Amino acid sequence: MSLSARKAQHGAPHLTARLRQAGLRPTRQRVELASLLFTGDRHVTAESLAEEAAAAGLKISLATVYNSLHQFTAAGLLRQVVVDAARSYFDTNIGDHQHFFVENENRLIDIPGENIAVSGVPNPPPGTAVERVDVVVRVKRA
Amino acid sequence: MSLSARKAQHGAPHLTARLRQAGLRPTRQRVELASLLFTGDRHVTAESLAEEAAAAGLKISLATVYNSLHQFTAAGLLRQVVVDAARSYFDTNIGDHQHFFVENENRLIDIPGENIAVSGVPNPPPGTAVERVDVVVRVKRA
DNA sequence: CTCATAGTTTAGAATTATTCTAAACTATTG
DNA sequence: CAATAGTTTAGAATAATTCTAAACTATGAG
Repeated sequence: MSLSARKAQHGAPHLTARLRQAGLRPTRQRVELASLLFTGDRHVTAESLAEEAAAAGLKISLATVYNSLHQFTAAGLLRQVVVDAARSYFDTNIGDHQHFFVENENRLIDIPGENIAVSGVPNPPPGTAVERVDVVVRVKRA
Repeated sequence: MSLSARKAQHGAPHLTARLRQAGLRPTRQRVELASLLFTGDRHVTAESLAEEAAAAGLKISLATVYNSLHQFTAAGLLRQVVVDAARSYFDTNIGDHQHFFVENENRLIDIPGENIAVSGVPNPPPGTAVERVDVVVRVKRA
């Protein structure tokens, strides 16, 4: 193993393994972003994650944050949540669940999948197959 | 009534009435956009509606299309549907219903509200009230 | 370990959807 | 018809996101 590879792994062996299993090279930037993201159930935007990284002293360009969020999503490590026309949210909870969206705070809150159910969905249009059923409960703070 | 007001009303008395009831002055642009929109259940984006207006020979700026879509929405004549991070859709069907979204065609299809039901929604976060429950069934053409 | 290479990162430019600005225009009301 | 409040618009501005091409790095072979 090269010195640089050793450096990237340093302090986060399970993260590099997780990235490798997902088919992604464990680069410094991806490992660092993963270390911020995969610490529980989190909702981030590209901007919020980039700020968080900067605040932690990590040197990661905004373009890389965008790239990584999309790569993580394609690899199934993240889920993209469309609730707001203005920006994209990414959720580290990739299990079966839905969301509250607090409209005047731009904040997402998970609803466990066990609780919620959708019934009566008609057959999808001919020639199409269902990918996912998204429920967004839009709430507003009084 | 002025000549110009008469002109705006020409050929669409019920549309001007509908706009007035919604608290919107029936300007030429709004009446014309309304005449394109309120002809059945439709899904449009600002761009698609602007193109349609242009194709019909109507002189309406893109800014006015954006303004009108938002004013119509605020007035309850339209409903905004958030399904795609890239652009906003507006639905002339303001009744209780949900949507299929064909991901690789960027197309919306209504699901009548009678069919579909969501159960098991937990209490909203303290201090918030539910505005609406949106269901998006994401489908893909094979 | 070292090299070659394929994959990755990045600054900055470019793109896209949308909003803003302020000046010209128009519906409404007295 | 005149005054005024509301509306439209071109064009600039903004914001999120993507693109480009050059510099960098992880990886696997030798």
